[in-house]
Amino acid sequence: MLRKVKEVAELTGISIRTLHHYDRIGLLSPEQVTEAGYRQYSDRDLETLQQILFFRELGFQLKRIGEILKSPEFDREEALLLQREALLEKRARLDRMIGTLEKTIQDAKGEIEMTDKEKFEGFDFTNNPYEDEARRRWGDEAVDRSNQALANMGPEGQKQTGEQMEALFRKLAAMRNQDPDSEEVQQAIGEWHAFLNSMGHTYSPEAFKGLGQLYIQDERFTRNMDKFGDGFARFMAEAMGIRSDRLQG
Amino acid sequence: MLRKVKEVAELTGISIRTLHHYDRIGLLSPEQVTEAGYRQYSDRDLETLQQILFFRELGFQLKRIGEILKSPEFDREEALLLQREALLEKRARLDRMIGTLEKTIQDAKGEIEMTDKEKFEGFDFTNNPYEDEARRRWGDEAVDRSNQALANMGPEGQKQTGEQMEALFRKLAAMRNQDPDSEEVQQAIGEWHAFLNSMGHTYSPEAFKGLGQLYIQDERFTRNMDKFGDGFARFMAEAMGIRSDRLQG
DNA sequence: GTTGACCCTAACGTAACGTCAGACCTTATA
DNA sequence: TATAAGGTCTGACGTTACGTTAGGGTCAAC
Repeated sequence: MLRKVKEVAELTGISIRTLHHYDRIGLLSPEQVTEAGYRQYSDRDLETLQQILFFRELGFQLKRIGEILKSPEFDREEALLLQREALLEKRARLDRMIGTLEKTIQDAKGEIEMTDKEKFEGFDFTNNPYEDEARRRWGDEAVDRSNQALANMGPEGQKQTGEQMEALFRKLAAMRNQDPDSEEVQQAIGEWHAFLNSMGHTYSPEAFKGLGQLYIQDERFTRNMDKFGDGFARFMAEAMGIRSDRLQG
Repeated sequence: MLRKVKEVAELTGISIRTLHHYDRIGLLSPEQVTEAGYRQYSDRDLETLQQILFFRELGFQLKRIGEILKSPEFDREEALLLQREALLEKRARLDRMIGTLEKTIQDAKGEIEMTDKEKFEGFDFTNNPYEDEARRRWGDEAVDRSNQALANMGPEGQKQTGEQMEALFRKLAAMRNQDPDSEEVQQAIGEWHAFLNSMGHTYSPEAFKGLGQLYIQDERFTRNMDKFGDGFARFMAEAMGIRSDRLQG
């Protein structure tokens, strides 16, 4: 089912301009566009939009939201759980503020005395606390750089890159029961290495091997990779290790 | 007790730049400034700042906050009570969002089904709901215009105007036991009328009388006026009515 | 009397849209 | 089938609430 801007705006309570804006900055581009250029939002788009709004409510910048959503480690279910935690924390903060307010009311009536510090409890919101957690989960500097490279190529390039990557993964996944040391596999892994390098990463052999290890050490990576096929993460880790060793002699 | 910017910033959790900003736009100017231009915030300033932060938390624009704080009908205790209501409502909204999130988590697992509308419950935040209430309390168009006039004259002018108004009120309050029909009182009321007109109001005799009625019909006005002396509001209403009648008759 | 922590203004930058303007698209109805 | 009403598009400039240097004065301590 496809929806036009107005419908989405009414459904979600955000403005049409906001949808335009999110499209422009590449945060949420509708899955389809008509001949005439009318945006058509799919159900998947709505899901993404919901994610965006949750993150926005938590005080994330749109740029950061985009990075998170596009991060290879991103996992929707995990995000939802983390967001729940964060929202609960936000509610706790709000409760502290309400407490402060109630104390202030009594203070104004002269019923109690408040210290200056107490008068501002709950306000301290120093550069959102959830960011730390989010960074731990979905973004270290390496990922940031990768996203930077993606961002630099604009929306069209991004889409292409994403497709390219997926195609490569599918190709590799199809080989996951072969010997990772075989020429065919090593050839494909070379392509993967080249692809990463082309994105501005410049992975040294060691780093390339390390990345492979990450695929099996970090279960979030593992889960995501294994969507391409059971044991794909492990297969990649092995193949990447072999390539690294070969390159280093 | 006077505090420098850094201290205030640390106490409240807002940045120094924000304090500078609030000073610049005339939202919160420190009660004192040293020779060298160092800002010195008093306890009263902190109280005001707390008010500002509460309103800000509720999504008010700084400009609007300034208008409210400077509105003649503004009453701190009442504001605190209203803010409590608003914060509770905000928490309720947050609860709805958390509910939505939890449902979404179950939906993602396939445990339940959600309608599209449900997926966005709690987000709808159409131009803050508290504004309505605040407008009912502290600002109709007339007040807005008055504040507009005030704003137009810049911070220095504002201060002067405020002082001028206070001086006039004190003068009138001192006469509140005299006959409102007396020449002395009518003379002073004339000054008050002229003062209002000079602020861009152009009060017709009827409007001037109406304003006087407002002083006794709206208890918030009454309370504020009576701070200048018991029965001051009523006295003003009578004197203003008499002036109006004289002008028309 | 100089160092380091703190303060100032001025001015430009940024994020996330709001708000037109001018033009094209779609659809219900006469 | 024409046409009016309502939706949508892309610029492009405006706005709010600060962040971020840059360049320079102030104050207390050693």
